[in-house]
Formats: sequence, structure tokens, C-alpha cells
Amino acid sequence: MLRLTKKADYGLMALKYLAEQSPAPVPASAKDIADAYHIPPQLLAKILQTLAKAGLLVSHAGTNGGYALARSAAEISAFEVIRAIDGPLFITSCITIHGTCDLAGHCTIKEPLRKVNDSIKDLLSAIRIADLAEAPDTEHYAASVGGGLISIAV
Amino acid sequence: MLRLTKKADYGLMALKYLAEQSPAPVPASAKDIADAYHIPPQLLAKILQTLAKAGLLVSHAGTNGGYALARSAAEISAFEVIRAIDGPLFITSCITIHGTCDLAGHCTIKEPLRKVNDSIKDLLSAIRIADLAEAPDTEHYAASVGGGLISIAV
DNA sequence: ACTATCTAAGACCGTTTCGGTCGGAATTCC
DNA sequence: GGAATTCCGACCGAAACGGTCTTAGATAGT
Repeated sequence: MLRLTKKADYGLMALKYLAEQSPAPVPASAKDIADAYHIPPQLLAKILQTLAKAGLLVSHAGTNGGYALARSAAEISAFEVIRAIDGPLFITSCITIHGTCDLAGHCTIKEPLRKVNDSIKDLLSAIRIADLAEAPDTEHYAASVGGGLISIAV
Repeated sequence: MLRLTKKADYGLMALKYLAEQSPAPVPASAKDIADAYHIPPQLLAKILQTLAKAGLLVSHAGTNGGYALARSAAEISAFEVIRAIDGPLFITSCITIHGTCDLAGHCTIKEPLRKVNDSIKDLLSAIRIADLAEAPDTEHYAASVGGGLISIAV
């Protein structure tokens, strides 16, 4: 449960790939990335398209075309990627886009879970693509985030 | 995305109901709870069964039977409930039960996301059924959790 | 201008999961 | 014995997910 889709996984992997390539003299094609990670090429192609449409990637059609990061890898959060691919983050069915609960009235579960929701969002927002790339071992990664601890309001 | 199932929602609501009833002179039947929250009775019945099988509830069959919390509401975490209903918590498809990634080798996304995974787990573990019950407004709830801040290792 | 390469976009499809229902058996109380 | 209630598995429709296919449009090199 609570698992993000394979598409989001692929998207993050693709962004990581692009982050490691930058600054890229030539953009990477969907096929390049798909080959590198053994991802179904056509599927990745669609993912990259939505990522481009979301403004996280810049695309270039035609020969020698491909994709490149729209911003620096340090300025793109995992949350943005996941949101762009999988849609808005709602941990519970109660929290809809309108903020209303279809079980309105008889659902007091909503408020506490909304906080969990926000916390997860903060958690994912703190992870940046730059953290994914070149993050081989645990200690170095934790240190790079800021002391290994982040505080989350509950 | 990243949303927990309606079953888990229902389960949490049911636990909250039971928490508010305790100490209960008589256990609450599945139908009682279903009526209170307008949940499909047969569906809730199955949810309560799995919750009982997981040891979170004690059940009593027969006339005037029903369910009651197996422990105090303060000793049951939202994480346990969700895990019992929706199964183990894996934010990414990479993290399987065996801890192995089917994209083994060419998937460096895994490690950072595992930490997010653990953090969410900690987050949900910190929420207890007692927090859901009698938690009408935000301020009181936040204060009751312990200063409104919890720290999570990244 | 032609062609190879590449993105853009949408239809389509098989499988799985989810939400929910049904029916029957076992248990307990009156 | 009968009513209430848990227990358990089978079943079903709808939606989501993962993936493919096809077609069209943009670009660079020759």
C-alpha cells in the first residue's frame, strides 16, 4: 500500500539520469534513458512528455533531439516529479481536491490524516533530484540533506 | 496517488468509534459502526475481521457480540491499522518484500526513497487511535502529540 | 527537398487492484 | 431452537495501472 506508481519510479530514474549528464552538450533521448535502465521505451517516452508538459524538462524534437532538465537538479524536488506523474497527493480518500469529505460530517478522521499528508509532502519536497544522483551510500546522503534530521510539524 | 485505500479509512474510523465507546459495557457490532458512519456493512464486517485477526481487535460472536479494542486506544498506532488492512508499506516498487529490486543494479533511486519510506512509517506510527478520537480542532490535537513537532531521521 | 531521427498525442488493451456484494457455516445468548 | 452476530470464501463490476501501437509533427543533416 501507499506505493507510488512505477511511472513515478521511472520518472525519478530518468531525472536522475539527466542530472548526472548535465551539463549535457546534447539532450538525451527517451530511448537513451530507457536503454540505460531497461525501461519500456514507449512508456518512458510518455512519462517524459508529461514531465516536459509540467515544466520540469525541456524537450527538443527532431534529430539529435531529446530532453534536458529545465532547472538545476538541486531545484527539482521528488515531490514535483511524483505530483506531475501521479497527480495530487492525497493520503486519504476523504481529502479531495475541493478539500471536502464525501463522508462530510461523520468523518473526524480527516484532520489528523491531513497533517500526515502534509508531512509526507514536506518529506518528498525535501528530496531533490541532486540527492538522487551521486548518492551511493547512506551517510553521505544524510549529511548532505542537513545534519540527517529534518523537523516536521504535526 | 500515494493514497491509502478506503478500507484503511474505514478501519481507522471504526477504531476511532470503538475508542470513543471504551470502556464499553457491551462490544459494538459491525452493523452499529457501519450505521454510525454510513459504511457498507458487509464491507466493514470484513475489515473488522482482518483487524481482529491482526490482533488489534477482540471479537465476540453470538447475540450481543461484536468487537472491542484489544489494547488501549493510546497503544494502537495508525500504522498498525493500515498495515493490517492494506499490507506492508512500500513507497516504491523497488522495495519488495525480499528487499531486492527487480531492476537490481541499475536502480540507485532505491536508497533515498527507502528513507522516505521509513519516515512515513514513523510518521504513521506516531499517530495513535487515541489521537483520532476526541480530536475536534487542530491546536488541541497538535499539542497532545507533544509540542507539535516530531523529528524524523532522514 | 528528402530522409532519418525524435518528440507529441491519443487510442487501445490485458491484468491487477479496489470497492462492494452474496451466501453459507459456526458461535453464542436467550 | 431461534435470533443475532462473527467467520470465511467466492464472486463481480469498475477503475487504475502498465504497456503497446499508430499517427502526426518538428528538426537536423545531406
